[in-house]
Amino acid sequence: MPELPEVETIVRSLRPYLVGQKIKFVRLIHRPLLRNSQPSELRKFRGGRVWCLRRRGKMILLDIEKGLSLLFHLKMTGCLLMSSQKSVPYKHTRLMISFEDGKELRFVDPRKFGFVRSLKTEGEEDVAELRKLGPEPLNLEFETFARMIRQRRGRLKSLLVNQSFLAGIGNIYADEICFEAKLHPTLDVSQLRPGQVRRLWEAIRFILKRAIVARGTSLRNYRDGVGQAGGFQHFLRVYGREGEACFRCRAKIVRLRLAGRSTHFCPRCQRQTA
DNA sequence: GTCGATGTTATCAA
DNA sequence: TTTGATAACATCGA
Repeated sequence: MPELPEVETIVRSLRPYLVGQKIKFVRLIHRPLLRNSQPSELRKFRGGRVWCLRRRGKMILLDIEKGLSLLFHLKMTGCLLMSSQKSVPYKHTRLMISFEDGKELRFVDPRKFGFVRSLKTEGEEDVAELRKLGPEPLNLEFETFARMIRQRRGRLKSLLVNQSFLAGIGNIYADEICFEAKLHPTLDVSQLRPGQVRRLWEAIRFILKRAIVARGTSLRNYRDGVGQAGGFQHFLRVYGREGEACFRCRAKIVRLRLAGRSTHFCPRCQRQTA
């Protein structure tokens, strides 16, 4: 579910509620959520004051003043929701963090793919999930991007969703970025001309920024930190539009399966050999 | 009831 | 290095 724009929206919507709040306790409801880390780690967060909430790729970091952090990955269906301690938790609630003001942050994840782990704030580089992430696509100079892509080969879309290349792009936005750049998703990136690399870099920024402004894409489960749906589903130009007319040229949008993922593109605007 | 699909990604084999 | 298949799991819609 949540890619960079959704995770960014979640973080922004939660920040006003969380920063400065003091944690009363952390309740783990679904042990496997922690994967290999120990439930006892969570006790250290008791009494901690939230210093900062931030995003890295599709992950969320909650730092407390003691120098500890919680790392959340929402995977397909995870949600982080601000609630009242008095409200009845949703069915698939896996973890709850209660605060002194009576509020509670709840991790809800029907499919159980998501995870939470604790770490030392300064030890981010020791955490494999964070260490292997590529740069943030919105903080990336064109020259750096061009250099990175020159060292790669393989299909354009596969590279876009590769988190060690760029952090945060997933299936929906990869399709939208390829359409915006007028590039076929299966193009070999080593064959891209300089002008195409430029267009790609611009499309990445354009799509991600617009999606953040629209507060993410809500197709099914996705909600921000206060339960509000996003609006970018109204701006999707290829994703989920198989058989419908391309907004640019009226050709029918095609769907194919790339590495197990649905991939949508316009066969006329996005030529194999641009 | 069954089947196939879903926004993620680790892992394995080729 | 890259790719495709598979698995983790629950839900929804045809």
